Amino acid sequence: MKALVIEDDVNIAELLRIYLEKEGFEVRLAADGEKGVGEAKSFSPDIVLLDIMLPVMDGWAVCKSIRKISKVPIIMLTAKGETADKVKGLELGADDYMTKPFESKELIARIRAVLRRYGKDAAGGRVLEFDRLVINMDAYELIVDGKKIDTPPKELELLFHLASSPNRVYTRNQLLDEVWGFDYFGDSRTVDVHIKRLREKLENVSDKWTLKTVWGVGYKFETAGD
Amino acid sequence: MKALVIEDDVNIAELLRIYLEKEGFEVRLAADGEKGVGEAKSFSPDIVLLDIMLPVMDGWAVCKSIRKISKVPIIMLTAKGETADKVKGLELGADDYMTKPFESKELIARIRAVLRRYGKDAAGGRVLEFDRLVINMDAYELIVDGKKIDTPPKELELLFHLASSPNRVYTRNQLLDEVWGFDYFGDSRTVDVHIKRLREKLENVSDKWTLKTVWGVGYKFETAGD
DNA sequence: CCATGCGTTAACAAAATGTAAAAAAACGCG
DNA sequence: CGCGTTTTTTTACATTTTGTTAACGCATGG
Repeated sequence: MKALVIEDDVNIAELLRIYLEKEGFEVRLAADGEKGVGEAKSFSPDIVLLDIMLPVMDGWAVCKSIRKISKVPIIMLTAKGETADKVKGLELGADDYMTKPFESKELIARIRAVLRRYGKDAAGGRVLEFDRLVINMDAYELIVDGKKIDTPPKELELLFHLASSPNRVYTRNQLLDEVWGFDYFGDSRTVDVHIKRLREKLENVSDKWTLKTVWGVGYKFETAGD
Repeated sequence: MKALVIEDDVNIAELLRIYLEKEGFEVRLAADGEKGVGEAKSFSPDIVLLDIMLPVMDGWAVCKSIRKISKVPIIMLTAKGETADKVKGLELGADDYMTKPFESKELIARIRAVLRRYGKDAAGGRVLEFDRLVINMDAYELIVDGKKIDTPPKELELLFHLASSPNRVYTRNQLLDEVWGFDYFGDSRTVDVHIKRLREKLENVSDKWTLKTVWGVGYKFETAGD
């Protein structure tokens, strides 16, 4: 799965590269619009991330040019507050729209969503199923016995993260970094509270899995069969 | 599996060496940035731990230099409170971030996580198996005949440590240093109590191994067949 | 048979977690 | 923009679990 990033700010471009490579993408960077269009031809990416503010040829023009030669999904990147541009971008053939500064999770989620619309999803890990339980991060839904359970986003993200690697222990700080974000600065007891609320929602659902405390270490999503 | 530590404070560097060697890493230390970059080339480590505050060339510069020549995973080490720097570090190509003072558990967990992302996880080392017994430090589980035995962390860590080097004798003070931590000051009889409780849990499980007292010296995890 | 080291137990202290409720922040809506 | 609502975070306290110490008696070795 290949991703092309068209972005003149090196720091942001490299940050995107890190996020994407962690997700298993092969990444190529282009620092201006012309190069970007060129790479769109020769590299034939599966997805394009395109900054609006570019030197020489702006994002809109690049978007138009790429659309002439390819149906590759395009996600536009823009500075905060320019909401009006959204419509313009979508008219020109962009598939989604993201505001800087963005979070890795958000970005990845959108990329997955766009790719799915194109039927190209990368071996999706966005939906997990366990006995009587479904965690669907595409719809942000928690489902028990086919019945939706109203769950706030953070709780769901935490559960999803733990359930992504069953039986593996995560420390509170790990969870804060990986679910809340690297730059989050807060009390690690916050995790406890979310765990408690998840347990309330999930108690007595199944004996094949459970949210377990590993005393002195952290939490894990424990499965029986494994 | 090789680890490079770039850190000017000798105490911290040596502490890291102990932690890492305990986990089976081959460790090399570099006291400043230049040497660090040099070692990154010649030693070709599997992971780099990099302090931000370094004399001559600071951590950011070192990170950048290493990134030019290698894709080796880098974990940045920093003093507490400098949260903003997290983003900077990640932009420059670091893979994770740790705040001093750190705990051995946390550090090891993060290293494992980063290596896992790179698909290089040292599978060996975290899970030990002996006749009818499994010690799994990823899940913090002690398993006898496929059945989990509830075990407090310290006990499990002690057992794991002893079983990591079967038939090797450890003195109580060694165990206190290596399991409890070099900065622990307490009665060495504490070890006895933990050993006793482990023996309770493990008695009559197998005749192929045993927790043996070496009179006047300490303890060892003795195996028969080996 | 004495001095020392070890096993064992129980009680205590310390640390980590569970829980509930309040405060703060984010969100949706008119 | 201000309001009420929901979500998230913090705080404080109760509870549980674990770690440590101290005491006593047995085992070991000289």
